[in-house]
Amino acid sequence: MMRPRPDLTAHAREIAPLLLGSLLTSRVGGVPVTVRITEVEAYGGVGEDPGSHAFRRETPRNATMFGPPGRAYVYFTYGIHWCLNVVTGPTGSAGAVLLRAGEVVAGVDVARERRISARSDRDLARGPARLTSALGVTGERDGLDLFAARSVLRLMLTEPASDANIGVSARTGVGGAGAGTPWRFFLLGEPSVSLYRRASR
DNA sequence: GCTGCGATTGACT
DNA sequence: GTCAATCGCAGCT
Repeated sequence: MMRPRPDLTAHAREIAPLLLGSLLTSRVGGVPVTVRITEVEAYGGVGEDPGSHAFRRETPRNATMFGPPGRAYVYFTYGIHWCLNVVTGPTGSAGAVLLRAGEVVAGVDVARERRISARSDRDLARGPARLTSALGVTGERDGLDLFAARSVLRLMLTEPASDANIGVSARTGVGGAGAGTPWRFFLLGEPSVSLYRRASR
């Protein structure tokens, strides 16, 4: 079955809500694990969004954000965790959508093995670093094309959720000048949506 | 070269 | 609710 490559050239804040409900499948390790995305955050480009890694300029770390849309931008944080973004906007605009949480809909057994500390299945991918952990995604996958036929990480867009089912809030964990932007989107009533935490520090 | 801190999580009170 | 873990990056000297 042919699946067209979606147009992700709009601004990250336009793309972000469209990714809600989409299916992300990882074949890392051989056994597929699929997560249905329930929470995302948009990040802007150079000089636009103080909360974005791309705010200052292109660096070796954020280089993938400056590449073409549809790729995976994976970064390491807090000395332990990996987080996964979908690059959006025209090439060079450096927009991205952080995948913050999802519901594991296939490969639950494998996800449980990777997330031994999870108290329940809804915690398997509830949180950006938990999501990458459940999928077995690390920095090795940075720059991967999420829509290439043979990618070990593939994103499949579904019918967009209706506005009535989408919640909006300020971004989690983003302080300072970028704190006010309502660029966090989530599916209402989903238990896998991470608890909102106010930006601190 | 040195320092501060982060798009977080999990353990603990 | 609070807090430590842990290390690469970015910014500055």
